[in-house]
Amino acid sequence: MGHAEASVGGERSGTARAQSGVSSSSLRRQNLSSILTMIHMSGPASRSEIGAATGLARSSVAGLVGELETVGFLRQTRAVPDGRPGRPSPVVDVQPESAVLAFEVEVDSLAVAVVGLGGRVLSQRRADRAHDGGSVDQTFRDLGRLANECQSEADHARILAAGVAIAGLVDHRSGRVVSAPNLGWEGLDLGTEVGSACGFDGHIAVRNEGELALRAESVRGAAQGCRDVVYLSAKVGVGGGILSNGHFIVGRAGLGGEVGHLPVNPDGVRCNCGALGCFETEVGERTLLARAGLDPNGGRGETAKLVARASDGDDQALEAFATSGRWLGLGIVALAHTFNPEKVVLGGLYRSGFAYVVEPINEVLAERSFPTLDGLSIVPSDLGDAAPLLGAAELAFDHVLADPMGFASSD
Amino acid sequence: MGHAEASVGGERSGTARAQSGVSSSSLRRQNLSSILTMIHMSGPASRSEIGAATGLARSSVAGLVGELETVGFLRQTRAVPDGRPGRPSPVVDVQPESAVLAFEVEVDSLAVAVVGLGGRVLSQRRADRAHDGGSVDQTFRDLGRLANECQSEADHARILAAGVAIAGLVDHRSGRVVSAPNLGWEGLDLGTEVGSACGFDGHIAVRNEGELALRAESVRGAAQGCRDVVYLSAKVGVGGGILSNGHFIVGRAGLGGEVGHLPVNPDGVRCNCGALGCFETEVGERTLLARAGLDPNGGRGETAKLVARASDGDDQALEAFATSGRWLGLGIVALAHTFNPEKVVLGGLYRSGFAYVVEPINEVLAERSFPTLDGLSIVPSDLGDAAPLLGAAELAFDHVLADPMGFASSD
DNA sequence: AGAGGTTTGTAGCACACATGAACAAATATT
DNA sequence: AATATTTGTTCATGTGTGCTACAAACCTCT
Repeated sequence: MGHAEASVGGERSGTARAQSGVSSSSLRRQNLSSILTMIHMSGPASRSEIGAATGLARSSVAGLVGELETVGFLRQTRAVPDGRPGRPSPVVDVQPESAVLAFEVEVDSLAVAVVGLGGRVLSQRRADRAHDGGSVDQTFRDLGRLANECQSEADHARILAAGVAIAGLVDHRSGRVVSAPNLGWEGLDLGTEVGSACGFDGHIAVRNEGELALRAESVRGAAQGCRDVVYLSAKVGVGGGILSNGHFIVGRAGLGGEVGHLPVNPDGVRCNCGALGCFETEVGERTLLARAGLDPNGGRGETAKLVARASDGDDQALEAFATSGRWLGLGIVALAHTFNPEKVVLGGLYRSGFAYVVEPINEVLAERSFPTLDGLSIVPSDLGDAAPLLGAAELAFDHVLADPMGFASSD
Repeated sequence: MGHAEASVGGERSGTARAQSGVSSSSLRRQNLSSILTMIHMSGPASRSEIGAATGLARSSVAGLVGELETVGFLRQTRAVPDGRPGRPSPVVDVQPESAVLAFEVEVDSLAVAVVGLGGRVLSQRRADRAHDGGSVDQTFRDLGRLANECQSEADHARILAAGVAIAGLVDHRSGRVVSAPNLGWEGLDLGTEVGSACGFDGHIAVRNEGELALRAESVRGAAQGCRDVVYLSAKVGVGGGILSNGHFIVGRAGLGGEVGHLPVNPDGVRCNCGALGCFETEVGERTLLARAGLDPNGGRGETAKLVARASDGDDQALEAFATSGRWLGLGIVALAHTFNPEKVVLGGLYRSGFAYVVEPINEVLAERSFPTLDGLSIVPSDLGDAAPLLGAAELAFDHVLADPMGFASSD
């Protein structure tokens, strides 16, 4: 529950004070937010359940739900007897027509989706992206086209906000891409560009795909209900996201959770970041393929082959996974000591190869008996490749959920 | 500046729902908390400044400040003309008689202080602790005695809450010491023990000294006003604390920020945690002394000698610091990639030797040009050895500041 | 020295919101 | 069919903040 971060904390910076004083209106905003967030995250609930969960009085819940229904976020279905005594309570559910636009910019693909409240995907499109990337303009034209197709398919949806996942570093205070080496982008105002590409003029939030994949996993995936989670995903690069006590680690310039360049092996290979033995060089796709005797730059085809070989019991493939698993374990140890998480979720390459890395990882953990590692479980990603896109949707929803009436329709 | 964390988030766990609904009374609690927190953190302010900072109306501020004055937290001094036009606003300041008890349990010393609102130290006592530790009972007898002396000296103080800093791992949900190897403690219910030792039956919070030192630095020290800070302190062990977006990293069981056992050197020395090349073994006191050709177990005397030699330009001492500095830099890189902090504050050994490690650290950072490292500044601790004790006081104040009326006096 | 402008404190009223009690409605149980 | 239980609805109530006058205290300009 509850990582609808207070928008105040994240947005303001510098001189402007916190404006920490609250008045009656923010009280109602908070209660509307609580109820809508609860239904969005946990699914339909009866009005009495809402009351129990929030601690609000019956009459208050009625008023709040009624308002959220009027503006198109919730709907109430007729009460159905459930076998228990007492008058049945109407069931409250989302109106999935209230939706957001989600974008994903990967190295080799682009994706757009319209996602309704409650997390239902109303429409979705994915397109390949040329490996050389093509021009930046071409990318935005493609995104705009995909967005139009998605909106046509989900033509009854009302778009409230938008979120963008990108394989690169984002200063999310400004929405600017600080650096996306694998895309060849730098200093791009991605939010604005995406907005004009698809003709959406509402709020567009931009984040790193690692954080967004974790967002998705923590709302509807492998880390559901967890407040302390580390997410690691290896493709060409190694990305990640961190949820600590229900808050996403963002950092001063929004560059937190960049675990790809953790130094794990001072004697390792030189990374293009200038250092030796980065996490990325030890456990990334290229190194893994090279260890298995496959083409390091082979991309999806080669990784599929690698997984197939491991599944067939090929020793070299299994050993390659095991070696990566041990380095992965070392990185996990570092992260576990700093965050003391409940779970580590593995995505990308190590989701497909989860069976072949989980034991080496657990061996590394077992070698070190330290309280921060107690009860730590390593699990594979639940949502897989869909995670960043779904996370972008959840990011967009965060703004809506934090202040529903700010996005209310007039009808 | 707002790391009076909402007590709700930290305390509840498991099945009990968030009770996210809020009512008028919590509204007032929040506003009282905002004002008191502001004065406690930032010092005296005029009533109109309070209004500007919180966004509350003049009449609301008057009522809130009046209530906080009645119950003994604030006081208003007569308005003084300041040269600007308009009626002068009364200056609001804390009543330092409202105070907390702060405890510190170090390997070689014990300390107690009475600290008033606003951070004024009203009384303070420190005593050596036998290196073998003596019996646990003896430690608590000593703490009780020091506490009594402190309370006698500050006899007009009204103790509201207490905080304990300990050189060990604490599950702060329960207040239990999970493991304090350097003290030889395990599974001790420290909060309860300290309470009965000094006859205080209010709320006693217990945390690791690293987090608490950072708390102090972030409120009144080298990291004042920063929302993203990493604190590293090396003594015998290496401890630390992390503040990310204004929230202290605590982890699932409260064991977050345990940076001492970050793996930095797979070819390093074996650590008593079972691993090779922990941060602690590479940059801790013993290794540093050994590198300088001094007695690794010499304690304070030897470290003082080391600093003196470095100050005299002794090559071996300087080289020892430089080597540690490079490993320190590597650890800082790891932490900076994950947190993207604004500052890294160095305490303990590397505060005294700051001048001799800062350059090697910055060289390591410079070798890696990565956006997460941009603008990162390495600074020495401001509060030094006093930090953990002052941080324990701030921890205790957190509870008071979050709900002032819950600690109100009747007079 | 006095008038006018500016900022702030104070008091009273208005407004927004959540609450709780009382009653009605819908279901299960006996 | 009667009773118990749970919930929706309505309305009066209480709490808390905001706003508008008006008074007080200060500065500046003439």
